[in-house]
Amino acid sequence: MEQRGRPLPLGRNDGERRDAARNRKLLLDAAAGIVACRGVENLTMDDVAHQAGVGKGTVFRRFGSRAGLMQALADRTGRDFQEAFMSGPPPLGPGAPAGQRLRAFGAASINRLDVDGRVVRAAGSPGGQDHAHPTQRLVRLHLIVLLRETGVQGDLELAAYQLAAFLDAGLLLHLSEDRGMARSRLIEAWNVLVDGMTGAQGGQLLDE
Amino acid sequence: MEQRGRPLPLGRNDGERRDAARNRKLLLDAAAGIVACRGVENLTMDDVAHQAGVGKGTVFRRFGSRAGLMQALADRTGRDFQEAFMSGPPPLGPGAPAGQRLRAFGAASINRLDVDGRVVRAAGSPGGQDHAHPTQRLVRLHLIVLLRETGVQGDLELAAYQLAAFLDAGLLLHLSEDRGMARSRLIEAWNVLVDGMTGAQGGQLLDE
DNA sequence: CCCATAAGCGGACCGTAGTCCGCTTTATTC
DNA sequence: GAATAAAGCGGACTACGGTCCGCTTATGGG
Repeated sequence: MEQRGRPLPLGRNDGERRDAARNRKLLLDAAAGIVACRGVENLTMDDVAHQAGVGKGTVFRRFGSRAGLMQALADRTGRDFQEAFMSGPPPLGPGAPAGQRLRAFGAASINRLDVDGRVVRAAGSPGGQDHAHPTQRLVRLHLIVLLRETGVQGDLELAAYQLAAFLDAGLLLHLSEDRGMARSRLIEAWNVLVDGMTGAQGGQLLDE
Repeated sequence: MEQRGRPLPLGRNDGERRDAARNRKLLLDAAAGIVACRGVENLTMDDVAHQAGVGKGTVFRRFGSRAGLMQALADRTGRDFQEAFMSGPPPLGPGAPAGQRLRAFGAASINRLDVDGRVVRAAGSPGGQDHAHPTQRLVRLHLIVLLRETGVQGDLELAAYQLAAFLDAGLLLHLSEDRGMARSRLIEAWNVLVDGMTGAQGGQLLDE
C-alpha cells in the first residue's frame, strides 16, 4: 500500500515511548542495585530482568547485550565526570593551561577507578574495550583538543589513542589490584607520559 | 593408611603424562585447523574436542577456558616471533642500538597482526587482555631492558606497560580495520611514542 | 471513542562456555 | 607382572548470554 496522509505515526518522533523510558530506568536501577550488593561479575541478565519486573527480551531490546548494559551503567555514573572535564572548574575543566588539564584528566580517571572501574571494565566486549563507543570517542576528542592546545605537532589522533590506552580500566585495575601499585605511582607515570608527548622533558618544567 | 616408602609416585615429576601430551598436541592442531578454515569467532570448544577426537572435559582440563586455548594457540604461532626479538638478527634481535630495536619491535608487532592478531585478541579474557600472562610479561620485560639501554630514567615498568598498551591486539585491529589506518601510520605513531619516551625529541635524531 | 500502526513486551527456546564425577589409563614399586 | 595411587578422560549436566515471534500497549488521527 502506498503511504497515507499519516506520515509520522511515531510514538514520539524524538524519544522513546513512555513505558520504554520507564523500563529503561527500572532496568538501570535494578542493575545498579545488583552491582552494588553483589558485584559486577555476579550480575546476570535474568537477574536484572526479574529484579526490574520485566521480561528478559526487554533487557536485550534496550541494551543489546550485557556489555551494552554495562556501558549504559558506566555512562550514567560517569556523566558527572564528563561534565567535570568538559565544563567544570579548573584544572580539570576549561580555564587552566592545557598541560595541567591533561595531568588533571589522568589523575581524575585513575581515581575514578574506585567508583566504577569494574563496571567500565565489564563494559568491554570480549576482546577488549569498545573503542568505537561514544564515550571513548569523547575522551579521545578531549585529549586531542588538549594536546593541540599544548602545541603538540603530528598525529594527534593516534597520540590520543596512546594516552587513552593507558587509562584503560582493565589495565589500571590490573596495575592497581593485581600488581599492588599505588595510585600516586600511576598518576606520576601518566604525568611523565604526557610530558614526554608534549615535549616537557624534565617533568619539572610544567610541574605544579 | 599412612604414607609408605613410596614418596614420589608422580607420573612424571617434571612433565605431563604421555597421553596428556599427545592430546595437547591433537587439540592445538585441531584448533589451529578450525581457526584456519572457519575463523576464530566460529570456533567452539565442542568443535575442537570433537575434531581432536577427545571429550570436552579434556579440552578444559588442558587449557582452562576458551581464552586459555587461544593463548596457547597464539603462543605457539608466536614462538618464532619471541625468538626473533630475543635472539634473532638485528635490528629486531640483539646487536642493534636499543632505540632501533624498540622501533623494530613495534613495527614487527604491528605487522604481525595479519598473522594472528585475531587469535591474540580472542585470547583476552572478558574485560581485556590477561596482563599477567607469561607472554605479556616477557614483552614488557623486553621493553624494560631496551628502555634502560637507551638511558631512560624513571619508572621503566610503567613505561613498558604504556608502550605495550599501544600494541594491544584489540586496539591495533580497531585502528587498522574499523578506522582504516595504514600500517605505516601506526608504525610512525609508535616511533614517535618511543622517541618521546627516550627523549629523542625531533624524531630525526635517532632516525635511520 | 475507535481504529490503525508500530513500538514494546515477555518468556520459551537455543547455542556455547564451563563443571562434575565416575570410569580408564599411565606410571611406579616390589 | 600385580598392586596401587594419581593423573587423565569423557560426556551428561548446568548456567548464562542472546534470539525469536506471537501478544500487548501506547500513540495519534479520524
